[in-house]
Amino acid sequence: MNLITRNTDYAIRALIYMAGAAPELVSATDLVRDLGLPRPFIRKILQELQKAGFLYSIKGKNGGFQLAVAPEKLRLVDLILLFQGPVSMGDCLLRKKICACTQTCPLRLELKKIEAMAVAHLQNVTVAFLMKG
Amino acid sequence: MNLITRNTDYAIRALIYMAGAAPELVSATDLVRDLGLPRPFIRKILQELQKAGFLYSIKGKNGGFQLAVAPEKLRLVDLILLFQGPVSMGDCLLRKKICACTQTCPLRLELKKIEAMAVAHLQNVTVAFLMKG
DNA sequence: TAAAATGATACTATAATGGTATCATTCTGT
DNA sequence: ACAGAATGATACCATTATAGTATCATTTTA
Ligand code: FES
Ligand code: FES
Repeated sequence: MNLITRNTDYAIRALIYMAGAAPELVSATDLVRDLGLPRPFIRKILQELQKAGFLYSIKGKNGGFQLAVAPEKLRLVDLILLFQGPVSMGDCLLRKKICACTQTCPLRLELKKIEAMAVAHLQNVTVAFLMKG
Repeated sequence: MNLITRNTDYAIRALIYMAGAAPELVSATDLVRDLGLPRPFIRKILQELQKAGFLYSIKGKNGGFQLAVAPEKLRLVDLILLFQGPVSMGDCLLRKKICACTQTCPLRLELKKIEAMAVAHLQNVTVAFLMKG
């Protein structure tokens, strides 16, 4: 069980790379060369990041991407949201129709606590933070 | 992204039910009737719980299962371990061969912190605890 | 001895993840 | 003008994990 999936992971690497390269444009080609990521996959990821407003893109020859958000404001939790959906570790699995007891079920309560801790922690993890390490 | 999967979830429900029914034996038939779980699936789960030493089983007509461990010692984290493998949210996804930087990578460090918090919390969640709620 | 239970094991279906592949469009340098 | 290098949009495919089913053998009791 992994907290982040590959697209999220690759997105982070790409964003850190771009933050370091700023204000230069970074192309998919650059990322493939320097980070060794599979080209079509990282292309798709970049397009999703652009659509979501995290990247500014310039088309055509010598084009590429730039961060559209300051590294301090680029939170891991938002990337997870984009690529994996909302962080919710405590959904009831018993029935599709949500259990009447969801609010009181002690198991869900505990799982929700863990979820809350995780999200709180993730709020502090930004691209800027990860660059320091 | 869910912290626990269905087999873990069903296992917990079954164990709570058994704890409540003790010292009576509980059969798969009972669980299907009272908890509405799919029969072949819960059967498999019960067999895994028995193999792992969480249940004591009696074969033959009027047979069934009993807890082999006190409810206070039956921890959710151990069930997760059994059905989902070790809780490890921060494995490096970049390469199969573990990154040289795993120990210093700031991203892994943060994910491992979250993992540690989650595990610590899960240690306190036992079948006995869940019965109170 | 039939019925009801578990033990063991193999198989299947669905969904999520992790990608590829293609074509259209845009921009730049020559 | 135009070739080449880049992104945009979209459809498709492969692998893995999850969530189950199905079957037959064995044990026990009424
Ligand atoms: S059984 Fe649905 S929330 Fe507890
Ligand atoms: S890149 Fe492998 S641990 Fe950070």
